[in-house]
Amino acid sequence: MQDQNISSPTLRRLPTYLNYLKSLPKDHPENISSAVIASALGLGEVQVRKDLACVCNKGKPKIGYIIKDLINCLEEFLGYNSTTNAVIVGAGKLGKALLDYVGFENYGLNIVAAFDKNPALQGKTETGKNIYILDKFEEVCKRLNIKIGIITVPAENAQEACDLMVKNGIVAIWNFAPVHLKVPDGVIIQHENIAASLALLSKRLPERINA
Amino acid sequence: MQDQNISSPTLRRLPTYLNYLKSLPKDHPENISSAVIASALGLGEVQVRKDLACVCNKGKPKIGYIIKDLINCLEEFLGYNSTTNAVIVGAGKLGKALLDYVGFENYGLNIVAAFDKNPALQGKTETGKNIYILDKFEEVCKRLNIKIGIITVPAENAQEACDLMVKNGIVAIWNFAPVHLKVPDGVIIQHENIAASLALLSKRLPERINA
DNA sequence: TAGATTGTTAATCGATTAACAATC
DNA sequence: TAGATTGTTAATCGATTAACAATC
Repeated sequence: MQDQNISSPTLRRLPTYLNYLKSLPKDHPENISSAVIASALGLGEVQVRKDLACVCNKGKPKIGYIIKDLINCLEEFLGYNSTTNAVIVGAGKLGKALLDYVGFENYGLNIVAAFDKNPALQGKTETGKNIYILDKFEEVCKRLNIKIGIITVPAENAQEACDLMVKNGIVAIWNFAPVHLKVPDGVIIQHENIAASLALLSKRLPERINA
Repeated sequence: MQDQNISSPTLRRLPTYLNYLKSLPKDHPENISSAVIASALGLGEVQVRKDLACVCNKGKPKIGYIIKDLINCLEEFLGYNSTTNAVIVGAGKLGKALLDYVGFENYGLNIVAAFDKNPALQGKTETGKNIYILDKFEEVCKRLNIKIGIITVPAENAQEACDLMVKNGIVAIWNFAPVHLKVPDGVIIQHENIAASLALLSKRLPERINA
């Protein structure tokens, strides 16, 4: 267990387990079996056991897993207990929405500020976060030792934003622009592809439904 | 070709090809090879050919593919040329952001309105879209024959919203709430899992980076 | 024709599922 | 002990990659 190389499908399911376990009523018995988790989430029970084995203490035959322990180790593993700073480049609608979204704190992500080329966007958001002009990017990143960047600029400016991030020591980029970004080895990109999700949704429709 | 059962990974890549092809400069030759596409997007060239073969006319040896044709058939296949109506349940920040996001029109999705339990949210958004009280849900869905629903309510209300959608004939649900939804056979769910993306991003980091 | 580039067939790789022995 | 539930080993399934014949 604690295998360094957990597969992407497993990694994607871990937050789902955590959400489910946290949603259980308080009067639920303190233990739970893989079969119950599996059926609630529409997964296979062996899959649940294998996924949990990557991250958590062993379950016990006949008893299953202690819910409290599972929650703890999932949160620990996913880094929800500690906080990582991040910055946004692109303070349009999406950028601002992410900047002001308080839910990220539960996921261990603290977005400290956003940056935009457009000086008119400078100022503070509803929740008091700063929007700076892009010129300040280097200074803020260096000062706060930022390692995670979020790109919410239009597609045509995304590579440019990405290069700026890489130049300033950012090693993980969450890209909301619909383009493939080129980065040097060692920098990782997570592409948030809303068009792809939509494609998946509408193509899996029983028949095409057009208005 | 035109295989009815295109795999999810392929389906997810199709919008990427389309974006890339559309981003090519106007003075680009009218044809392009799978090798060029592959290297631009960081994919294998056989993969590109196989993906395109699912959807498009054949390429020609020595010449490759005609860009204009590829764009046309990808748009056609992905349904970007026709429009499907959808509704949102949950008019909080995320719901409103999606409702006002004009980019969906390029993807063939027309969000006609949002609904919320809270009567105080009734009215029109910046872009003139309607937010109705949830009581109006049935009437609007029936009248416009809505088949796609988007859920942006808090986790604890998501199943309820989902049930309401199913009851009113919605057959495809795009779920932004972090819960697994139970639906009858024939209804499809596309789960937009932001926590999962974040998990993937931070776990793939070379070392854990905490501030 | 010769060469580039395609589509296809076979091999590999990785994830899921099934079977089952271990154990509380 | 008997039974429930686990972790593990082997089998299956599906996607990617490699090899290669087809063809403009």
